[in-house]
Amino acid sequence: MDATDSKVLPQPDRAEIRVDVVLQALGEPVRLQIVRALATAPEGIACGEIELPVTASTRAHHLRTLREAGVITTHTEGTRRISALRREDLDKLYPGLLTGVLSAER
Amino acid sequence: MDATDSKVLPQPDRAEIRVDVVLQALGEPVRLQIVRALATAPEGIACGEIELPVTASTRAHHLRTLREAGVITTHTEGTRRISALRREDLDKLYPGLLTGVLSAER
DNA sequence: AGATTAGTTCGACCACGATCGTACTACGAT
DNA sequence: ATCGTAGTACGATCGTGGTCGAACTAATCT
Repeated sequence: MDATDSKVLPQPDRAEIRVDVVLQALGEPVRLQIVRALATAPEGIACGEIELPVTASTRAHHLRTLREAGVITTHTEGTRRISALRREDLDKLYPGLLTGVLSAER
Repeated sequence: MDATDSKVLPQPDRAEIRVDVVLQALGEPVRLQIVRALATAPEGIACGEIELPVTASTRAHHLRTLREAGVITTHTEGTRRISALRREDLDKLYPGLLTGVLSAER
């Protein structure tokens, strides 16, 4: 295969992102844990690398939810799927939100 | 009755507020609408004054959820219950979060 | 006291979503 | 080609929560 073979999974573009959907996506402990993990890796990491207290299928469900909400972006890289926070989009739409959430200790 | 007769309904104090609970509370359209309304009235307003597409009992349910999450504070004033955003607490805990949410157009 | 008004509480209903196991797809390596 | 690995899709289960109506509480007013 071509070395540039990398597809971005379907996601809403910035104008389609809705704040209540984003908040609902973030308001789930497992998903918040994922977001926190992604925040430490600006370039994104493979889904499986994040240790989570759920099975692989549940993890896939949460990643899909985050992606469809516009919180993360995911692209393929071989068999791996690399996810990353859509920091720029979120900061433009809701300046301060992500910072506030990530600064939380509890 | 005494003019100073005013009770604050039970609510978590700042240290007890949890970010996932706050996010989940905000991630519901009706509650977000309430929060937006309260944001325009720093001194608080009576629950019934906010026009909402739900019945009184559902409104009471949402106000309780917001209060127990630590998003709003409510005190009695005669038969009325005045609610207000806990702006200071939220800004201290999650600086930027409220600003980001309220700046959202959609 | 009785009536009115503001709001809550309770119980029921129903939809949504978090979870899991299993089956499946896609890519890479042997 | 076959096997292993990364991850998704589907179907089922089950708990949570948004909704309502009806009954209730508490304060105000006449």
